[in-house]
Order: sequence, then structure tokens, then C-alpha cells
Amino acid sequence: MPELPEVETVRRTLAPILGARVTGVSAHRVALHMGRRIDPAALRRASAGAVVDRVDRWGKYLLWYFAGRDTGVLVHLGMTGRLRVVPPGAPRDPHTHAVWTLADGRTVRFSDPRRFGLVDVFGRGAERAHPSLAPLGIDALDGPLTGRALARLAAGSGQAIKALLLDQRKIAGIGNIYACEALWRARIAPALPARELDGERAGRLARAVRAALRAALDHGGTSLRDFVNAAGNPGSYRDHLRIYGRAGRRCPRRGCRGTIVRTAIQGRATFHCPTCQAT
DNA sequence: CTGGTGACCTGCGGGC
DNA sequence: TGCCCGCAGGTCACCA
Repeated sequence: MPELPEVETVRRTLAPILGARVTGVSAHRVALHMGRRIDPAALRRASAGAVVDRVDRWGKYLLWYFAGRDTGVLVHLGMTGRLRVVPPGAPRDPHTHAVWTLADGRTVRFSDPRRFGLVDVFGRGAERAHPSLAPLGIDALDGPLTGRALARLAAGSGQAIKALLLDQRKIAGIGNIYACEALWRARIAPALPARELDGERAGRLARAVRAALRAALDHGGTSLRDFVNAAGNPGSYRDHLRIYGRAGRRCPRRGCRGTIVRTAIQGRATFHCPTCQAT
């Protein structure tokens, strides 16, 4: 589900809880990604009784801040995670692992069937001390991800350019869909060794990354199956994807007669047009 | 150090 | 109808 545009869409649709007071937190000590368990007591210490004063995003991570607290709450949606604000009495999604109750009766609920997500606490002002945030590279949207920055990241690397785009330590926020979409926009083959990215291609790719993410954000993200924003609504960018999931179809680029193919890079489905993304 | 593979989970859609 | 298989937006441990 959630790459940068989806996570940013969740962040924006959490605006209705800014200024609200958390009156209670209930969570299960369920094992999420890599066996890391939710710590209900730590969540309660961080947020119970406090007013939500900000929600930020770093790459694909959401960070909640609470007025007067030196600890915040960190959320990653993994593949199937949802963070929703629901009215009192609303039916709960299956696999709901944490629930924050607000003073007016609304609740914020984290659900995640596959449990690849993360809910944890972090120190306010010490975000980089959290092991999940420490290694993150520049944000793909807030970067600045310039051609020069991209060229520097790619210098000397033999890995496929698509693998580099997916490496959160280099650039934070790009996932499988938008890596494919950005490379198509930039007319660059996903398997191109990163070191072969010259200055001109690097500039094109940096612009393409930003354009692909912006376009998706303008449509509230892509919902393939699970994604909904904090208000419970899916994104509509799936209808506008140019290349992802479209193997066998004609390349949508004006003037290109190529056919989209599906390959694998690092085990991930990869879509590109061999005609206009030849190198 | 680098880069590639598989594991972690649940659920869904397609083929038989 | 029902079963089995492959596949899914992500990350991380482990291997060569």
C-alpha cells in the first residue's frame, strides 16, 4: 500500500485530530515487523491525556507529537496498515492492534492484517536516535532531491537504478509503484547500473520522481487493494498509473509503439517499456 | 563494504 | 463449489 504519497495523504487527513486530547489508549502486545511488539504502556505514557499538536512524515514514517510530552508516537503502515479516525461506535477493521480514544469520543485506530507495520515511541528532538529513523536518507519529496544529489548517490554503484531508488537509506519514501512510474517518466531502464546514470539522466530522474509522487498525491494516492486515508477513503491514482501493473499493454507514451513488460529486480515486480526505456 | 535472496504475515484472485 | 498456487504497496537478517 503505502509509499510516500499514501503516507502523506494519511498525514493530511489526520488534520481533524490536531488539537484533540487523547483520553485513552488501548493496544495489544502483538508482534509486528521482525517480532517487534507494540508496547501499550509506552504508548500510554507518550499520548494518554495529551493534546495532539503535530503529525509529521519522514519518508514512509508518520510521527505524532503531543503537547508537553517529550515522547512521540511513530507509525509505519507496512503493506496493509491503516490509520483511521472514526466516529464513536464505528465498526472496527479486522486486525486492529491499537486504538486511541479522543475526548469527543472519536477514535484513531491502527489496523494491519499482515503486521508488517510498526507502532513505537520516539524521543522528541531525538528522532534520529530511533533505529528505524536513524538510517533514512533524504526525503523523496522534501529532499531536496536534485539531479546532483541523485548523481552523487548513484556514483560508483553497480546496483540497478531501480534498487537504488528503493533504498530508504539513500532516498526515503519511494516504493515499488513509484520507482517504476518515475523510471518510465524519465525514460530510463530499471536495470541500468546506477553508475551509468549521467548528469542529464540524473536530472531527468530527479524531476520524474518528484512529478510521479506529486501526481499521485494530487489524487490521494494509489489504492491497489487495502489503502485508505485517515477518513476511510481510497486514493484514485490507480486509474492514472502509466506503467505499474500494465504488462502486455501498449506503452502510453505519445509516439511510442512499445509493449510494457514485467521483469523482476531484487525479487520485486518491475514494469517498463523496452522501447522507450532502452537504457 | 556491496549486492542479492528469502523470511516475515494474511488475504485475495485465478486456474483447475 | 473448493482447493492450491502465486502474488501483494515493505523491511530486515543473512549470505557470498
